[in-house]
Amino acid sequence: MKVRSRYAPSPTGKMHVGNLRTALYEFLIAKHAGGDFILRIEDTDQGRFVEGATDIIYRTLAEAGLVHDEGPDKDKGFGPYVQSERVKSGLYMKYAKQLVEKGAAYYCFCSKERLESLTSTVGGETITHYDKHCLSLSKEEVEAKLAAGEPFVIRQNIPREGTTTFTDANYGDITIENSELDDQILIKSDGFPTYNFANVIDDHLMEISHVVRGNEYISSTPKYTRLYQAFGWQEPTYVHLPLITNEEHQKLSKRSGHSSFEDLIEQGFVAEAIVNFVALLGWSPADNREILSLQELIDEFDYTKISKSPAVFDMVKLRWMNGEYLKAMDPEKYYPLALPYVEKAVTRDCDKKAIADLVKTRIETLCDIPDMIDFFEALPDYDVEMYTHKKMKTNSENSLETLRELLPKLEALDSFTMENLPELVAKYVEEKGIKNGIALWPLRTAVSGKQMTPGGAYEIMTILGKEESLARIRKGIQMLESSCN
RNA sequence: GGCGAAUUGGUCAAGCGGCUAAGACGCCGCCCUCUCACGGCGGAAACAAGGGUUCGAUUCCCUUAUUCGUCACCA
Repeated sequence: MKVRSRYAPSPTGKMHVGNLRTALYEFLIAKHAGGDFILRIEDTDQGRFVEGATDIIYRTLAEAGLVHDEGPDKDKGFGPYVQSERVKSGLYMKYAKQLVEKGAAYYCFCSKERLESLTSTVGGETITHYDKHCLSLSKEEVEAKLAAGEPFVIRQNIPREGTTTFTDANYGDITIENSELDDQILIKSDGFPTYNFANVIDDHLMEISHVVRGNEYISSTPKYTRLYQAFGWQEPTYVHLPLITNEEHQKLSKRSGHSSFEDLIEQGFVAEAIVNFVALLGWSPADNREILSLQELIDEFDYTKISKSPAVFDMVKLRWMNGEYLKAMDPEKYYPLALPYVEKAVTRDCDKKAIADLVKTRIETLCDIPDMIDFFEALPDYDVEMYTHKKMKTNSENSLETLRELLPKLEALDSFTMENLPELVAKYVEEKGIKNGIALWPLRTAVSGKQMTPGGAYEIMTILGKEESLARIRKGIQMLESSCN
């Protein structure tokens, strides 16, 4: 049987990282087995539909590299792939009625008020357990109510006795008492199927072999099992995933700031790193590698090796991983990503690519760039004390001496390059018999006005150009002169 | 509250009856070095608790604790 997995999101907003991982695992299961990855839009809740949310799903999947083989935009004969469109054909209602025929489901005409009288409060939560009131309606009574146009729902008929067992590829067999299961609604009063029902029907009709979903569905899975059994259909392989939490071991919320793929991109992370990181939240390859491309993930992925316990989404480690991706990235790919951030801080005419290069091994996210390079734009106000560095063995006096002696030599250069600058300074250092740091520390300080900079004096001066560099050095000499007197 | 699941260093995570209990992030130290970073080397740091089973339990069973999930005309 061909492996067919599906990602079935509800278009309600940005793509949560938990959903991203679900989609990724679905994708990996399919691709690892040479199967198909299907995208299905589950928009059965008209009230929660968010305009544009479907576009976000398409865009996110594309950016993450999770290319679907079938979906609303690629019908391979199992369409439509949007549930609201499927509703129109009366398909869900047809299957619901089949269940009614079999006695596995029944019409319910209970009013909201009656339902509310059935609720009880336990541990601060209000819970409802339907009492099968309408199950006792005779066929004639049902027909009469239907004919009278009374609003109705169709509920699943679950016996009060016995147990139901399903098998999860990850958690093994899970058995639940039928009495714990509510007679859930299959068809809502607006004629739409509930998620739980539409899911079963569509997975079967689309011949889905593997269903990956969050842990929170485990308790309702026995209801699915009963549905499959009532229809006489074969159940797919279930793969339930442990929760992803924040540092406080709480569910990731929008407030965490990093709950969605989009948020992370905005925070300067690259798609590949996010995918890589998310893949490792709950799974690890046999050889324990940590940096894996999408193709390597496909090759290595084994859904039977998924962790059962929740994982904390560790931003610190994501930052590290993102840094690894940035460092290893091809220049052609890196520049378009980095340049906009360089230009946020530096508008003057200079080699922006050289600045991007400087910063490449020093950043963890693209957003780190601007703060690191602002001194290229304008020399910041700095303290003369900065020239004094005990490890470099520099102080105001010898710094002033260095700058004064180097200035005319630098002025004599036609232009500054990564060749002539080191050559000139090396010669000077040798003649004076001093250590590199004695000359380079004051130079770098004068030219940057900063304690720490990406790159050294040569790189900075080359980018700044002769004129600006000399102006900054003269400024430094001035500052040192007035402090020495 | 019922039901279900989980529990290896701060975090991710190997382990699947016998190991000095991997590795990674982070942290600390050293080296490299014109600063910062990169890179290299080293260090501190863990099997929730109690009972069994067994010659032997991190690994199997039970109990307890803790955490999480779930009990909708939401997915």
